[in-house]
Amino acid sequence: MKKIKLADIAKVANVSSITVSRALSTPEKVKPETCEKIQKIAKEMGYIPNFMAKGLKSRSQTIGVIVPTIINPFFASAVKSIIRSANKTGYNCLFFSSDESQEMEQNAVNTLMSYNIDGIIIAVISEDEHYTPDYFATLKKLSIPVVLLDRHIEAPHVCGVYLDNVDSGYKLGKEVISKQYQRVLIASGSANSKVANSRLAGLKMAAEEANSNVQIDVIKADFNTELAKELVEQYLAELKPDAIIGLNNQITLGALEASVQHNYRLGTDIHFYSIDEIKTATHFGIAIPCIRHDVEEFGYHAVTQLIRAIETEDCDKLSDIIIRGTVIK
Amino acid sequence: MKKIKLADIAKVANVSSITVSRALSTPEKVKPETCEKIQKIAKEMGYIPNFMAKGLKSRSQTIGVIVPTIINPFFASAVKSIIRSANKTGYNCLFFSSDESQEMEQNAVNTLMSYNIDGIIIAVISEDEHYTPDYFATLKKLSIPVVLLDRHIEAPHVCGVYLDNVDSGYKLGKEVISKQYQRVLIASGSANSKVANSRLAGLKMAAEEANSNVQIDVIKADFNTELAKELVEQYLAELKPDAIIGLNNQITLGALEASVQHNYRLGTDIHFYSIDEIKTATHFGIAIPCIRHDVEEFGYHAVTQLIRAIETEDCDKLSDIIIRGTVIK
DNA sequence: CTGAAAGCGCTAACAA
DNA sequence: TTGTTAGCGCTTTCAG
Repeated sequence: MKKIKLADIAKVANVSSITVSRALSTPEKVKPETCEKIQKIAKEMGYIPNFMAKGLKSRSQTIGVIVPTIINPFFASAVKSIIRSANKTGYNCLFFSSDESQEMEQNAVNTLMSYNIDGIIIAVISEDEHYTPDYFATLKKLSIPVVLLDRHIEAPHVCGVYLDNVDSGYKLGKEVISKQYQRVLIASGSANSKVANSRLAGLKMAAEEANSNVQIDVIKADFNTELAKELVEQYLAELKPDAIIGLNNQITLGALEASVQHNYRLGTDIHFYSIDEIKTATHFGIAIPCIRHDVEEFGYHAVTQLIRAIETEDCDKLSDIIIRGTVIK
Repeated sequence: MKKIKLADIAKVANVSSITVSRALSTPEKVKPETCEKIQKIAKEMGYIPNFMAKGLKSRSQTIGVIVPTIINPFFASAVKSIIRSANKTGYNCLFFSSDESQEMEQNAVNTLMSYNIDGIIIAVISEDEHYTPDYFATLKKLSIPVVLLDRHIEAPHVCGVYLDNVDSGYKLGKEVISKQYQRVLIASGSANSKVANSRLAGLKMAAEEANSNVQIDVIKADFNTELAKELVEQYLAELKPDAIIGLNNQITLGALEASVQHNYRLGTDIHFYSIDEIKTATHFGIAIPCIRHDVEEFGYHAVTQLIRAIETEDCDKLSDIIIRGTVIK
C-alpha cells in the first residue's frame, strides 16, 4: 500500500491539499471546525507526514549530532540528553559517531548536509586546538550553524558548550590535598589537549594555594584507556603513589587496571580520584571521589543555543556556555 | 550561499542536469570522458547531493535503527556495528533510542517513516513475547521491512537476529558446574522474558546433565541493575552462595553491588559469572567468566538481512540468524 | 549516449 | 478563510 498523502486527505475532506497542510502544520490559519474535521480524518487514515517533501521546501527541523564514540558513557549520556531536548523543542536528531576518525567525521558532516539539517552539534575528534577541518568553512558558507561540544577548536562556529575544566581540576585538587598524601600521581591527557591542560592547571593551582609539600608527579597520556594503563604501569614499576588522579574517565580506568596489575588493592593501597564519574566503580565497591558534570544540562544548553542560532538569522556569535562540575565524595 | 545543485554543474559542464545526475549516480550510462569531466567539476564546485530530493523520487538508501537504550554497552556496540555495516553497503542510518518507553518507541518509528526509510532494525523495549505494538501493522502495510534485534516478539517482520540463549546458558552452566560449588545463585530476568527463560533453561540443562548435587537458587529480577541489586541483597541476607550467575550484564552489575553491600570480597568470597561481558571488570581486577557475543557479527547480519529484504521485493520471510556466544574464562 | 518533460509531496507566494 | 500556481532538486519515462 502507498502512503497516505495530503491530497488523499483533501479529497475525503472536500478541501484542497494546502488547507490540509495548514490544518496539520499551522492550525491557527484554518477555521476551527474545518481544522478539527481534517485532523480527525488525517488520524483515521493514518497519515504520516513526509519529511523529505517538507524539507525540500522549508527547514527540515532536523539537527545533526556527531560525537567521537558512543561507547564512552559520557558521550552516550550527552547524546541521550541532546536527543531528548531536541525532541521537546520539535526538532529531530540525526546521530552519527565519528569513531575517532577524521574521515568518518567528514563523512558524517557530508551526510548531514545531504539531509538538509538545520544545524550541527559536534564533539570533534581531536583535542588539538589547531584541528580545523575543511568542513567548517563549507558549513559557514551554507550558513549552517555549528555548536561545539566539550572540545574547543579554532574554527568558525556560533558557540560552544564546554566544561569548566580549570574549575574541575581546582575542586578535585582541593579534595585531594585535604587528604595529606605524600605522593600523588596525575594521569593527564595529551600535551596538546586544552581540556587536559586546563584540568591540570586547576589541580596545580589548588596545590600551590594549599602550600602543601605533597610530591606531585604528572604523566601525559591521552584520553584513552590503553595508553594510560601502559604509562601508569611503567610509573608504578618505579614509584608508588598514595593516590592517582585520572583526568578523565578513560584515563582513570587505565590507571585502575595498571594498579591491579601491580597487585595494589584499589582504594586502600592506592586511592583514586577522577574527573568524570566512573559509574561502575560502585558496582565493584570501590569509592572513587570525582567531579561529576550534569550531562543533562550539557545537552540542554547545546540544543538551546543551536536552535537560537537557527531561528534567528543574524546571530553571528552566541555566548559560550560553561558547565561547572560538582565534587562527589 | 546556496548549495550547489545538479543544474549548476550542468551549466558549467555544458550538459543537461540529467546527464550530471547520471554521471554521479550511474556513471556507466555516460560516455567516459563526459563522465570524468562532470565528476571533476562536481568535486571542484563542492557538490553535496540532496537526499531530500533524491528520497522523494526513489529509495532513500537509509535505514532506521531503534534500541531501548544506548547506555547499555551491549546496545551501544550493536549500534556501532550496524552503522558500520550499513555504511559499507552504501546505506545511511538514522538512529533512535526508545529509552525503554513505549511512547518513544512509537515516536521513533513514526519519525523514521517520515524520513522515508527503506527498512528498520529494532530491538523492542519489551521482553514480553506478546508485546505487539500497532506500528508493526502499519509498517507491513507500507511494505517497510523490519528486522528484529535480540528480542523476539510475535509481530509481522521479515526476520530476526538473535543470540542463542539456550546455548549461552548451557555453556556457562558447564563452566560453573565444573567448579564444584555447593550453592549457586542464578539472578535471572523477568518471568515473561523469553531471553531470560531460555538462558535459564540452558543452565538447568547443564546442571542436570552433570548430575551434580549443587544447590541452585533462582531469583527472577529484570534486565535492570536496580531491581537485581535489591533482590540479591534480600537473598544474601538469608543465604550465602559460592557463586552468582547474572543472566545479563545489567543483572550481574546489580549482583556485584549487592555483594559489596554485604561486605563480601568479589571473586573470592563469592565468584561471579555472567552472560554478556562485563568489560569494566578487568579495570577493577575482578575476573568474571562470561559468555561473550560477537556484537560485530550481530550488526553485520542484521544489516545484511534487512538489505536483502529491501532489495528483493517479494521476500516475505527470510531466515532468522542465531549468534552463538563463546565462553571467556 | 544524451536530453526534454513530468512529477515525487509539500508549502511559499499570491489571489480570490 | 481557502484555493491556485509554481517550484524545491532530483530521477523516471520516453524520445531522440
